[in-house]
Amino acid sequence: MEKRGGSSGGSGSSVEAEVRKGPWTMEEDLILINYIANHGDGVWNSLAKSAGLKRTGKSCRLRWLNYLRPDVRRGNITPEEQLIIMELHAKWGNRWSKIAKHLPGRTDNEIKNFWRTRIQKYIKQADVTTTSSVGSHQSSEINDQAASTSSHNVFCAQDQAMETYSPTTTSYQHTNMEFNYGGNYSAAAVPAATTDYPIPMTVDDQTGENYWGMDDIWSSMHLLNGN
DNA sequence: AACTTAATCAACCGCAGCTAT
DNA sequence: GATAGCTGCGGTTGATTAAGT
Repeated sequence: MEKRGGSSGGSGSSVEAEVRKGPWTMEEDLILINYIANHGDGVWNSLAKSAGLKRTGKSCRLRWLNYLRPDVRRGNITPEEQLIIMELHAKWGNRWSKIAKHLPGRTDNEIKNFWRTRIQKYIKQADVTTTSSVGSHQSSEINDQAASTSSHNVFCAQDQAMETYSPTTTSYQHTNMEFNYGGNYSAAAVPAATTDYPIPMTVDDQTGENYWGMDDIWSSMHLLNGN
């Protein structure tokens, strides 16, 4: 028995080696990117071992798919994408990966987060206003399925309000295709990364802050490979 | 300036399904 | 058919940052 979860999951594919958890460091990212560039992805458990990462295969897969893949687009979900998300969610419910397949470059995790943090919140607010006027609806708790079935009505009825929460007007911490290590990595991880990896940084025009973009990461990887 | 609350996102966990043995 | 391993999915949580008081 015990074929589920445990063996493959975060909790221990092996006993002998300690498994790292928590935020990925830049070093780990580079190792993973480098390894996949040379060997391809898949067979994540053995990949994690072969690459020398103290991570579960599951964790490596997640990191790659949600963050490191070169074609991942992050932040700034467009109104068109919002519309697609809402339509597909109304059709399929919480089938995030299925929905993500229709949004090139978007991950199921990002869509899920987007739904839960923006749309659900919005529906919740809309629900409060409608129920307060209608009266007897006591559920302030938003259930996903209810959200999906009501979303069409809610959004069709309140397009204007949608505009106000649209990510195009909502500031994102992360801009497209770049990840700001100062912002995304634990404080402990950053100094080591900055000293250990002399990777050219991109300078933000507006803030003047330095950050590593995806391009920087990839170019540094090529350097490491001697390309 | 200090503190609190809200918002956002990355990552973990558990479960289910598939495939190989 | 039973078992074991792996992958993928969806839900949830913790950390960090931003906004408000």
